[in-house]
Amino acid sequence: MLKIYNTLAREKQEFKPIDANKVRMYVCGMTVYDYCHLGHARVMVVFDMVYRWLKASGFEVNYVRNITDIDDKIIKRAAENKESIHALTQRFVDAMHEDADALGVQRPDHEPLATKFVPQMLEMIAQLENNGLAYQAADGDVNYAVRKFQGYGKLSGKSLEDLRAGERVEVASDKKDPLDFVLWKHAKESEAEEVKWDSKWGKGRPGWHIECSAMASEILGNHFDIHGGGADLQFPHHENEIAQSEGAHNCQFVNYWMHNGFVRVDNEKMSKSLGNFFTIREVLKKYDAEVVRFFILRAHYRSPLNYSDAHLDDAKVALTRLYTALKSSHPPAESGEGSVVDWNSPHAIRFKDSMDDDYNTPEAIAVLFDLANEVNRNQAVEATTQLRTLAGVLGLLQRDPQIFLKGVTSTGGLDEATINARIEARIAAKKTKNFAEADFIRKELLEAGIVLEDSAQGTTWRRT
RNA sequence: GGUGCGAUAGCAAAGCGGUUAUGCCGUGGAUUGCAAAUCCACUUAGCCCAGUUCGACUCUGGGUCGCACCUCCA
Repeated sequence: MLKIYNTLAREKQEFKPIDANKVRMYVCGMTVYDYCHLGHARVMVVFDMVYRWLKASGFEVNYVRNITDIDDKIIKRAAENKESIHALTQRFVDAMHEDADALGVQRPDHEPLATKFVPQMLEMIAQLENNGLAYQAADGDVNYAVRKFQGYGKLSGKSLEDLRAGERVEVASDKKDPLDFVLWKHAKESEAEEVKWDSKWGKGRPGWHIECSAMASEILGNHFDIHGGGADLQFPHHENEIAQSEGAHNCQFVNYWMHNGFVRVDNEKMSKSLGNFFTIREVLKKYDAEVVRFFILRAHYRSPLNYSDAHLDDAKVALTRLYTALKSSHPPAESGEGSVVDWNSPHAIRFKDSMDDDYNTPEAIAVLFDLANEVNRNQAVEATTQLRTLAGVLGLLQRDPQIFLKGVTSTGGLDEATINARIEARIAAKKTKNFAEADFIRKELLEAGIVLEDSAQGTTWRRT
């Protein structure tokens, strides 16, 4: 039985889908005006893991991850670049897909773009207005009247009074209450036609929060199972989504809210505003994508994850141990996902129990290491197959071990032909018992980052 | 100031009221022409102070420290 830590309840709860065997899940995705950083990588990988585990558990999953392609930062960046909004967002949507693909993230079932759902957003705003929860202010913006919604703050655990107390100085606005947030921003003279839509409240564009409410209900319905995102979205974004969706539809919006922890650098949140972020593509120049995925999954999704080269190096060595076990097994495990898992075996039971306990991937990965030990000890085919299939559930260990071991190089290095030639030379030296020469070659290659391993099957090599 | 989360060995990171987490690093041994890989054995824990208990890293209370949200942010 799967248990999920539900932010709404502040505890782990048994997961019961609304429709038996079907799960509807929505995750807040990227605002596409720049390259994704490691924080984005974590959301993508974490919810990809959730998606895979739900499917492996027998659920039919409908997974939606939105793309925000209209927003202040996008408008600003497009103006700076002197390019159209569309050209800018398309470029970064493509870049995001490249990064996600590299990290082994499966495509969600739907990736709705905000700009394609403006009519649905307007309809929802009208509904809120009918329900007395929205009003148009003097400046033309349509705002949500937060105090009119019962239960505002139930997700983030904030009371209206607490929010009041911590209020920051607000820029000039015609909101009736400082806590109100904007649903529809009136168009400004200076803005391009591209960011203006017609509406009964005049030309304008949607506020940030309304897109998720509108797209989620359009694709998944007014009430669905899981909604996820980074911990920083808990407030105000998700709180506002609840206010919008429940205020418009008069029914529960989401049953389980999941929030992943931050990626940190030197114990501080990695973020655009702090400027301490690393883009995914930057990191992938140095580290294998699977190492990055493994690094993310080796921590629990709700814990903070500290990024550093030392930690990535550690993850690389650990993952190498798993691949080494696969390589050395005879017969080698066949590659490719899709093998059926025997969920009755002891290791698989442990793996499943861990995953069912709020997606405890560190524990599940520990099972993988125990299996690797099993493989190394008695070359049991079942253990090898299990190692590969269970890891496959996490999107790991699906490559040919040789390719992983030969490819995990830091920078450049010798080409294969050269390495093979040196190996041949060393074998020849060994045949004539010229061990000095053989050792010289080994040392020479080691200095070039190549480790030679002699075994009954011959000499193999890998990069350090 | 308000709210929430966390504190585990040299590093990273889990479970668990009593019995080996796991990976890296380190030590000893096996194996190897020498190595690497692997195997076996082992060393390093639970912020502080009280309390509950036969027994607490695990529960309760207090303290200290760290982080996050309250403003765009995954």
